[in-house]
Amino acid sequence: MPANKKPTLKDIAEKLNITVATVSRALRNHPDISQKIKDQVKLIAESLHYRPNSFAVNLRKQSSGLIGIMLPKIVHYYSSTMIKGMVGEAQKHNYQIMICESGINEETEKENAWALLNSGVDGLLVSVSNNTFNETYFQDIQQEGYPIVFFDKVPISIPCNKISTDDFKGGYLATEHLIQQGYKKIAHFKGQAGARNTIPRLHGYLKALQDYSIQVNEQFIIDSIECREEEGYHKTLFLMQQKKKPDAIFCENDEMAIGTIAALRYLNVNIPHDFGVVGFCNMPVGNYMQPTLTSIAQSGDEIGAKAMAMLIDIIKNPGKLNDNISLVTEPSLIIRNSSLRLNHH
Amino acid sequence: MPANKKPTLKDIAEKLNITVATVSRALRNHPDISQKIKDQVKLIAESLHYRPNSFAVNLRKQSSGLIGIMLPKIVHYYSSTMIKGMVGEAQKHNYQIMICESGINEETEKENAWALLNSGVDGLLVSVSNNTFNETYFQDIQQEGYPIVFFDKVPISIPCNKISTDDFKGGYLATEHLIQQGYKKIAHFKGQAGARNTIPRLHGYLKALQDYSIQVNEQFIIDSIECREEEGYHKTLFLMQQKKKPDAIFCENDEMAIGTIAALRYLNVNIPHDFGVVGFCNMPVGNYMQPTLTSIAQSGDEIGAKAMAMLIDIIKNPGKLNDNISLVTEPSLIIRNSSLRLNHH
DNA sequence: GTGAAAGCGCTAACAA
DNA sequence: TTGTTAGCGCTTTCAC
Repeated sequence: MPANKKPTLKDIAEKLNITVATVSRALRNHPDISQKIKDQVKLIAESLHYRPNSFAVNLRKQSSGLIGIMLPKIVHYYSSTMIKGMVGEAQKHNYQIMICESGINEETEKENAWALLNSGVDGLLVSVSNNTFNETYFQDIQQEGYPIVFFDKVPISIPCNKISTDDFKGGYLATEHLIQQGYKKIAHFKGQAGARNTIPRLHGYLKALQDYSIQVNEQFIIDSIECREEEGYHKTLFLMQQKKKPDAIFCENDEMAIGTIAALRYLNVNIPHDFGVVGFCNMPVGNYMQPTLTSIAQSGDEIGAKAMAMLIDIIKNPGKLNDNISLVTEPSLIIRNSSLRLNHH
Repeated sequence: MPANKKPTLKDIAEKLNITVATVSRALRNHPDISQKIKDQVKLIAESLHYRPNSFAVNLRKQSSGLIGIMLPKIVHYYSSTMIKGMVGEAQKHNYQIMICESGINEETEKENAWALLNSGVDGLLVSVSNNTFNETYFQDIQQEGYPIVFFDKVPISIPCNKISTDDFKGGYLATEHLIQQGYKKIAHFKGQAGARNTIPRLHGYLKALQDYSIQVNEQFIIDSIECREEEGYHKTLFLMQQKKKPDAIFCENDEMAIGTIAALRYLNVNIPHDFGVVGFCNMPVGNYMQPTLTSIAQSGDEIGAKAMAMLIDIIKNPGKLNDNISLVTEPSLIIRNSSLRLNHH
């Protein structure tokens, strides 16, 4: 601050000719202190606009009341809902939140994680970046004793505390629904190559096909890069130019599904009569599209809140540091018009 | 941390029989220190996994390298883009970010602002909540010498450093476009009552009508509460039940526009032939709707980055604290099919 | 009930 | 080139 230095305990103490220790105790309502002193101290503190210096408090307590959150993408509906859940839970326990994007590659993710830690957070909430293949640096963090909980995109190769959606089940539900609606040639737009939930969703898809004795067609399993509307659009056009066309697509997310629907509209394909589409994420806009979009709903709010609760629990009970608790939440199928061909068949 | 306490400068110093001061200097490559000591110190530091204790560093420096961000809504496309811009700019300058939602009312916003400040942020980036009517508490923050920059939804009654979109122009562009496309009875779904950009957008709308000599119809200016798809849907149904129906709507945001389009579809109204719709925000999904959505684009990324740059500049040059710089960015009209009736007329 | 003193871990002015 | 010392602002034992 420029001219006007911030008031400290010392300033208050000098005004009252008492010591900083007394002031400190008075402000925190220590039972030893007389009501008279308390009143005086609080009055002066108020008039000076005294606020405890958090740097000093943190240094004494060796904790900051700060939680670091690192995730691959902030600009994303589902991320936002998880963050919202975290914020809500954190506020209940008087924690503040620091958010950070993982960045473009494994190296930046690592740097950002440490930047957060070095900023003095009491713990870390991490959704693993799609670009991270080597998960061992998370173990370094764990071994240095930092509380860390993974959410949504959780590590696959190391033991850890984590919470995620049952992506396998999500993939299964989506695919099974399409099968039950009578679609026979169901394609799948996979998630990004490195994303932790890509494979489980794919496996759910494959398992459903298997359970219903539908032959897997490798041509119908499509890799995705960006997983945005545009890619859904173009990959759908591509698929529909092939000799063997699908009659349904289970998309890794709603954005791709929206692009898919736009492409099918361009091709004058009748949805859902001749083609079914299911997304993943259940974005609000799905309700207002033409047709409305069937999707798998994950409760981001719930995952966020539970991840935060787990982390705070660990921070307050360091004994639980290596419990490696694993929570899984259930996705649910939200059926709308993009896949519901009712009594057609 | 449980058993294993974190290593400190002292630990390194003892291993080498030197003082902590030397260790401190060696680690920061102070020119006075011999290369030999530097090498030894760094080796030990490395092997001990030494990391500077940020609490102590902050206390010494009276700064944290943290920026606090407070805004009304995290789960929101436009918010996300602004945050992304901020994160990018902050990383350039080695600042970390703390994010916080304003909360449900003026009181919680105030509390959250102070919580951020009390967590030791070096400065604050604030988008004013829709529920905040009394802006004087921001002045308290300013008067205590905290650097603060407002973005997007900026205070209207107090001098401050700020950056926002030219919402008046946005409203004007949207309305003028509808007029030029031949729509005559243009309604407006206003933004939330307390939102700082509601009035400018409304005024832009009114000015455009005036410039083109179109009579204002008060029945066509609709208050909004939530400003989500659902509200756009229902308010459109309501409007279309009236005797005097509009033939176009300029919506405060894309979500409402999406709801509006869904309602018009339900009513079998031909867009854009018989009805024009313009949104605000230019969400990606607008490109993939049926019809595609005309919207006003604001560069959230740019606003976020510039706000952050301004704040960091002020933090580094406290003399600029009360410069009350005001930056305005230009919105642009993105014409798509929801309002483009070409050579119809 | 209040004061004195130590210390959290680090940096920097001053000495040597 | 390195050591000594003081101090950032706060909390907490231990005296009195």
